Amino acid sequence: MPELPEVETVVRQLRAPLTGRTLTGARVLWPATVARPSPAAFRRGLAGRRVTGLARRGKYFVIELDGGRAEGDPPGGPDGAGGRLLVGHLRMTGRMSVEDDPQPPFTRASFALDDGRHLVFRDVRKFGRLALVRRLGEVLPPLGPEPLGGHGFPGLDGAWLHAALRARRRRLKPLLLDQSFLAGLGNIYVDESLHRARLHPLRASDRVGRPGAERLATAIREVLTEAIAKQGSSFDAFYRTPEGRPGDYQHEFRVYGRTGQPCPRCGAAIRRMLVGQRGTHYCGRCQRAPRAPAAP
DNA sequence: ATCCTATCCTGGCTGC
DNA sequence: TGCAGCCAGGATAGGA
Repeated sequence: MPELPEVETVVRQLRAPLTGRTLTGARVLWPATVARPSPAAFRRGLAGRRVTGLARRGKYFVIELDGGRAEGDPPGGPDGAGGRLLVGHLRMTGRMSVEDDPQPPFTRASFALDDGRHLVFRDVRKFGRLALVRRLGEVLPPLGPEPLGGHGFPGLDGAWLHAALRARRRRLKPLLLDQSFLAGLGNIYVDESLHRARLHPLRASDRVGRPGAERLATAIREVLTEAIAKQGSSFDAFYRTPEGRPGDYQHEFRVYGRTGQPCPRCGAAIRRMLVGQRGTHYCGRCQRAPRAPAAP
């Protein structure tokens, strides 16, 4: 599913075809896709805007638009400043790409560009969301730091992580999935990071020592960096890069989706269990179980 | 404070 | 072979 590396790949690959382009029109085919404002205001607010840049915060992508007038706006834009942000979340099956076809299968929203092509948002399961806002804070929930830095954050480091883990008392797996704790990790990269750090998914966060926190911080940075270099992970029919290719990081998985296969580190069979309703993959030998599993 | 469940969706898989 | 039923999975809301 699209997590930080997949969204980063989308942002990087959309920069070239989108930057400098003007949105000449917008279509919304599944109204629930537009989180805010209303679908009508969304369409109106985007028409005539030029893309000035793209960014990512956690699993959200951000398309930055200039203050070009939209129909009905006073000169300089609706607020005088005119800055606008098209913010989106791909959730599980969302895809964002520039296409010649304005409406490929499963298109939920489509934006005409001034070069005759179309920025297309596709989403089989309809969980993805788009929003048009002036400031990120209008639509983003509270998000933890960026593991690889950016948005004013340094990269994740062991000292900070150790303190943050001790300030909570939660099982590591759900805590690392919590976007308000750390932004960008999803089910795949949490499992991969915990395995690299040799930490059990049920370990209580406040019982991770400084060495464990250091290993975890390093593991998270490495896993995300390597996954970005491979353009993300594709293990089903869903995630594709904007260029239409599957990612390559699924070939590097050490535990995710490898139930029953040997752990690359110790050879023991990889196990799968449910933690907080999430499929969780781990090595029972080199990720030692906590003495008394945290919480009921 | 933390956990658990339901909800939103639908393609794909499982089992009969 | 056909089909009903189940499941995954990010985020969130509401209840325990």
